Amino acid sequence: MLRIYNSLSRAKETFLPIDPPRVRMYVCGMTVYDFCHLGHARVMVVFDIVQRWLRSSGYQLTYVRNITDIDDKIIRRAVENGESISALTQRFIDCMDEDALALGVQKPDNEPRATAYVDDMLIMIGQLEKRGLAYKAANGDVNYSVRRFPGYGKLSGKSLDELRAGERVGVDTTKQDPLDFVLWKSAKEGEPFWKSPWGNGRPGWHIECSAMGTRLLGEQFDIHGGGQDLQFPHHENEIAQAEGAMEAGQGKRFVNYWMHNGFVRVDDEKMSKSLGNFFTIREVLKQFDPEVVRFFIARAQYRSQLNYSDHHLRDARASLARLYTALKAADVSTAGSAGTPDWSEPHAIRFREAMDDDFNTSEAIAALFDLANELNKTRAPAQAAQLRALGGMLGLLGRAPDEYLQFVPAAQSAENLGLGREEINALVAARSAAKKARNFVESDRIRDQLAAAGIVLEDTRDGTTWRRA
RNA sequence: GGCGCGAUGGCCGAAUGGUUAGGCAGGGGACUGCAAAUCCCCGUAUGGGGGUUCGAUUCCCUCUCGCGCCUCCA
Repeated sequence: MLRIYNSLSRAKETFLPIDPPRVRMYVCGMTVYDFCHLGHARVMVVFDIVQRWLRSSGYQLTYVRNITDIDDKIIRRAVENGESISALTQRFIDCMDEDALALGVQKPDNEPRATAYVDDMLIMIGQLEKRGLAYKAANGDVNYSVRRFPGYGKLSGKSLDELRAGERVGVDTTKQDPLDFVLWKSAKEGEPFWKSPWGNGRPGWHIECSAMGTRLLGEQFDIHGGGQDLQFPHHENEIAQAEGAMEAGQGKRFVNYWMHNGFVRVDDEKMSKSLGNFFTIREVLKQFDPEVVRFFIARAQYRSQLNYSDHHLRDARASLARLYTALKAADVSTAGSAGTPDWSEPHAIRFREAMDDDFNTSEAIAALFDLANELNKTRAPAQAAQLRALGGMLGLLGRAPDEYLQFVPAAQSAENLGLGREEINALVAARSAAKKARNFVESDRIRDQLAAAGIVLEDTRDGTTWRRA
């Protein structure tokens, strides 16, 4: 039985879908005006793991992750670049897809772009206006009147009076209440706009997700995810919009389970674009195997904070090498053919219990290491297959071991003293010959030469293999 | 200022009212020509102070420290 920590109740709850075995999940995706950073990588990987686990648990999942392709920053960036908005957003959507692919993130079932759902947003704004929850301000913007929505603050645990609006933000005097947020922004000179009953303009950010979510998944759905920073105000506003737009008196819940992943941090500070301390995914992938990045994310509980540093990624790389080393010793033939785990086997039982406990990937991975330890002793192909299959549940261990163990990051390829695979193999063969002739001075010389190039040799009964240090 | 989260060994990171996962790093042994890998064995941890309890790292209170949200943010 799957249990999920629900941000709404701040407790783990048994997961009961609205319409089993169907499950509908929406995750807030990216605003596409720049490259994705590691914070984005975490959202994508975390919910990719959630997605995989729901499906492998037998649920028929519909997974939606949106793309925000119209907003202030996009407009500004396009102007700066002298580039059209659509060219800019398409360019970064392509980059995002590349990054996601590298990290082993499967495509969601639907990736709606905000600009394609403006009609739905307008309908929802109209419903809100009809129910007295929206009003047009003096500056032409249409705002949401938070004081008129009784449940406002239930997700973030904030009360309107506690929010003390204006403390950190200049108060917008056209709003009835400083906490009111914009649903429809009236068009400014030179900005893209859509026609609406309230005049030309474009949607506010929050309405996008409510409109796309309800349009694609229904008025109510099971899971809504995103980064912790979206809990307030974004998700709070989504609830206010979606529930506020429902038929009066329904009292239905927009979303039953809210999931928020913790931040990625750098030097104990949140990694974010506004702080400027972010590392883009592609930057990191010049230094590290993408599977290392995925493993780094997966080995921590998704709600915890995750500190990024080269040291931690190197630690993750060494750790994952242990699993691949075990696979290599036992079996290389099952690469890429991760099958279904044998769920009756003890490690799989432990793995499943861990995953069912709010996606406890740390504990699930611990089961993988215990299995690897046994595999190192037995070398049994069935255990190797089981290790691969369980790793596959997390999107890990899908490659041939040598592909991982001999991986050279782009940033290091130039520093490898010009040693290509053929030269390495030739040196390994030369060393083996010297070793066989018991010329250990020569064989050790070659081994030292390779070590200087970052290559470690391993002698086995079947011959010598190599890996990257 | 308001609200919330957190503090576990050298590092990372789970869990738990009684024996504290797993990984990295480290020490010893086996194996090896020597190594590497692997196997076996082994240190060091629950921030401070109260309380509840037979027993607290776990529950409660408090203090200290750190972080997050209260503006755009994954």
